[in-house]
Amino acid sequence: MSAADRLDHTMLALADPTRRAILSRLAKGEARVTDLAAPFEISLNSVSKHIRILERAHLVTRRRLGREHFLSRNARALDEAAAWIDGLRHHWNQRLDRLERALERRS
Amino acid sequence: MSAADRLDHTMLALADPTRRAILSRLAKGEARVTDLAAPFEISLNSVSKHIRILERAHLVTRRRLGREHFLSRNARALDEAAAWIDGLRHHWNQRLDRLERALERRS
DNA sequence: GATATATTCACCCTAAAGTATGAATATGTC
DNA sequence: GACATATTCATACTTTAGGGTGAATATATC
Repeated sequence: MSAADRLDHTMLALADPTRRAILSRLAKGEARVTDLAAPFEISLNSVSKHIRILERAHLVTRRRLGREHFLSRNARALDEAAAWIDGLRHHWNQRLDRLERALERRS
Repeated sequence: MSAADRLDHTMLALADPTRRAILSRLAKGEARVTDLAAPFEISLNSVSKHIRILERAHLVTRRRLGREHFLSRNARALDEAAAWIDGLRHHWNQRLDRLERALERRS
């Protein structure tokens, strides 16, 4: 899978408030599907689907212990997304810097 | 519109390679819809819709001059997205730091 | 074995994304 | 006015997201 495909999945995974809340919750450490679902009014099934989207983006990883599935955070994909956005921000700013320097030379 | 809604729109807008390419292109400065569409094989109409999604996310702004529409980048939304991701990354890392310190105290 | 718990699988539905085509609108040029 | 250019509007189609319900699977407990 290409870097572009990975970014597609990561950004899409981040484009939902339930999934962002799940990621925040995982800062506290591993949690079961039921634990992650508790704060929300949606069905366990829906949460399970959100988790699958987070897994596809490699934002979380799963560890099975008996009948319980423990989810934990995975920093790699988040780092990639942050790197892409920061790269674009710097790209945009560099252009602005060049414009400013050009304007200074004319004045 | 809430901050969560804005993040939804921004992240979704960033979850497509065509739109990310358009944003990169805009680092070079303003461009018309036709200019932005040139590198892609999809129809002008499709590009127009992608631009609308970027506008909804406030990632680009539009300036009309006669029959031409000039699009330019808008840093604010990108800054918000970067801030959210960095906030989560630090949140995750702080937790890891605390775990490490706790392990050190036990050893 | 019987029952309860944790999670997913298999569908179904609705809304939206993503693409396309052709018409409409607005503006520029001759 | 006639014609070309730039962009959007209207519509249609396919795919996917996001939610639901109920059945199935796997595991734990009695």
